[in-house]
Amino acid sequence: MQHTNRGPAPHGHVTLVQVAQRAGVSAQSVSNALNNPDRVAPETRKRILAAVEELGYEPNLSARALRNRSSSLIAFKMRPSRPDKASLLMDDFLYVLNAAAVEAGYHLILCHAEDGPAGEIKAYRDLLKKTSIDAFVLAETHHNDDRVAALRSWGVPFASFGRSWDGDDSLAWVDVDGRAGTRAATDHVAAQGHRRIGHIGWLAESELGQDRREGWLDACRDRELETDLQAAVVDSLEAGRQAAHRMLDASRPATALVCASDTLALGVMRALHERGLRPGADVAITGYDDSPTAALVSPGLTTLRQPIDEVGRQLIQAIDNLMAGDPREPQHVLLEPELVVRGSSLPGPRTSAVPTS
Amino acid sequence: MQHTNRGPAPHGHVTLVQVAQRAGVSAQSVSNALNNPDRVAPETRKRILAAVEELGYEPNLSARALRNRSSSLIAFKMRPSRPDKASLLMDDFLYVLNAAAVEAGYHLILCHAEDGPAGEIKAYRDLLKKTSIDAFVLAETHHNDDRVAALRSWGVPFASFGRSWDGDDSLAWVDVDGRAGTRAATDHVAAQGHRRIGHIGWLAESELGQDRREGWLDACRDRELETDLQAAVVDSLEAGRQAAHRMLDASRPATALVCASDTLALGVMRALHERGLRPGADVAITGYDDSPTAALVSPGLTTLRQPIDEVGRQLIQAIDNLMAGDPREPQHVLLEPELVVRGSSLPGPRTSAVPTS
DNA sequence: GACAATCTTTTTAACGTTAATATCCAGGAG
DNA sequence: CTCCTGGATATTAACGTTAAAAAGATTGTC
Repeated sequence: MQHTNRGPAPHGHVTLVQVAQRAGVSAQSVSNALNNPDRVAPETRKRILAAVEELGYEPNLSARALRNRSSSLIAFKMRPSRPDKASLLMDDFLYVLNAAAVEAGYHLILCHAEDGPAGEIKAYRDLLKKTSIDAFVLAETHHNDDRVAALRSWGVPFASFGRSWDGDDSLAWVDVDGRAGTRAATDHVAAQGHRRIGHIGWLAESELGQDRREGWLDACRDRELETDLQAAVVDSLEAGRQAAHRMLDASRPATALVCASDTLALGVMRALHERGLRPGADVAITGYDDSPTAALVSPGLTTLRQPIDEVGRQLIQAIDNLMAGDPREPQHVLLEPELVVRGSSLPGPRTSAVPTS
Repeated sequence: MQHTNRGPAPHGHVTLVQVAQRAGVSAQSVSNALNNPDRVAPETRKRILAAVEELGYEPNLSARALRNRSSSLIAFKMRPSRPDKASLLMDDFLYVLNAAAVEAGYHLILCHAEDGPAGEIKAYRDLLKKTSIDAFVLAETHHNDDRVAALRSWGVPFASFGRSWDGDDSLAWVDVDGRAGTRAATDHVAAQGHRRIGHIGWLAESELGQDRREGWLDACRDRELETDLQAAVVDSLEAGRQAAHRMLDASRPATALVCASDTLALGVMRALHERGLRPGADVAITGYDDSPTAALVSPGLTTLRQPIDEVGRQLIQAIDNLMAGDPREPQHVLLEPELVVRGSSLPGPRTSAVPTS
């Protein structure tokens, strides 16, 4: 057997041709052995796979992308983290999304855009022009989302973290059930005996905020509790603080405050502190998102944890299905958040002497 | 003028050939007009650029990557966020790194690896085999870092967020001066009149922790203050809490505690709370990293903010220089953190009645 | 006016892969 | 023995780009 292979590899890269030579077949057969196993004889396939293994061959994605117009890249646009946002959610999300993507044979590529939907769409377009992107992951989709319309018009597969909120069944999405979460939080404080339960949520424009508010309404209605104590404010500590003061100044004041975010809940805690009231013992508080701060404050903040790793996995799964041309309608996955109970919602003794984390 | 161009584009993609037809030149001339402007006549170049503009041509990165073995991709590996880590640093870092990369004509691709240096190196190798990666960005490099050795042995350009700590001048790095930061924090509390200033830092293995500790030592030596109050612990709230108790139980107790992280500082705040002492008024506290929690607690936590956007820009800059084959030695950039003064280090009146954010 | 030197543009070939097509070969039917 | 069928493998061409080489145009020199 003559060794016709001159030099192992030009650039440290093993190519199909080299594997083919090694296995004594054509390059196409190697390609088939890997991508269409049933097109090569079992015996040959075995020989080819051995050669692949031996030489450590990995298909070149650039060549494949050029030939197939499919790059195994999934694009995602990060948004700048606002300084007041306490949530680590994005960081975690990106990590698990990437992990799931790699698991499924993709890679995550970040895209960057000027702020605003127009800038984002332009960034997507530019990226698509420059290189083939297999799919996009959107976050925080809203009613009548221009990005959805754009991607759809281009025929690019995509899945969204967040519902479209317009009942569009043709959109693949994964979301966390904010309504169920807030309901669970409300149920929890009601179970502690609270009857005057207020809700501090976001402005009416926010579909997400509206959804969370519904959960509180559900729970209150179930128990025939009054729902007069509600506030719709921006998501800031100061707004939470002020709203809390209002609800505690009411003629029949709140004894529990269910909030749409940890940031708001921390504002409530500050308001209690200013009044010499104890979170938990005097007024129950719940937040939303399980930000790192929630575990660090004293007493710990009861909050809802989003199953962010499952969100990531499901999004990639949904994209994978779309790419496979699965004829079934796109996936819709609604996940339940988990109630994390800490001292802020429990009557018990002053918890601050015990570390909550 | 006959319109020989049949159909605008097969896949919505405009190619060199189409631009060439439009401008009445060869494909190579278009390529040259874009990449080697001085190789085409000014007049021709103008015509070509007009055609490029008109058709909205963007070079196909896959084809370019295949041909040039250079993908304009920069890879970065995220690490999973540990639950107790309060810092948003990575999130912000990734954002600005990507922004800077896009600005410079690159794209960021994430890579995923099993935990541990071996897994990370394997992930880098796999990625390099599969697709051409122009460069890598490392984070948290340490003494004798295997990843540095590996990337160097493969001849791949890379830059590191963090020094190598072994005086290796051939490594391109960007870092934040922890020593200067801690020194500034110590100077700050000394300026408030404190003389018994303790330091709660990380275990001796941590080069980063050691560096920060040095800053405290520097400032104390300058003022001939004692340096007996020091702790080297793991980075957790509980460890900070216990260390604080020890330093407050000392025969001559600390009146100020400079910490190597916000997490530790929050532990200190809890310890003070347990003793009925007020942060700022009774004992000054400083943290490190300006985590979101620092602004949310009451009183606000004095801390050091890393100029993370500058870090991102400089890293891309350094990589760009490496890629350009700049013969000068690799860049080393040491940036100063910014002291963010909040209530926890100021004697003033009880600040909790005033929102600190 | 011939020849070189220089500038400009085109042609050729290749990067590594894979769909489409062509070729080969064995076994079965007529 | 020929023809067909179908499975296995090989060949061709193309994805879009660019380096290298070739060809063409222009200018200057003696």
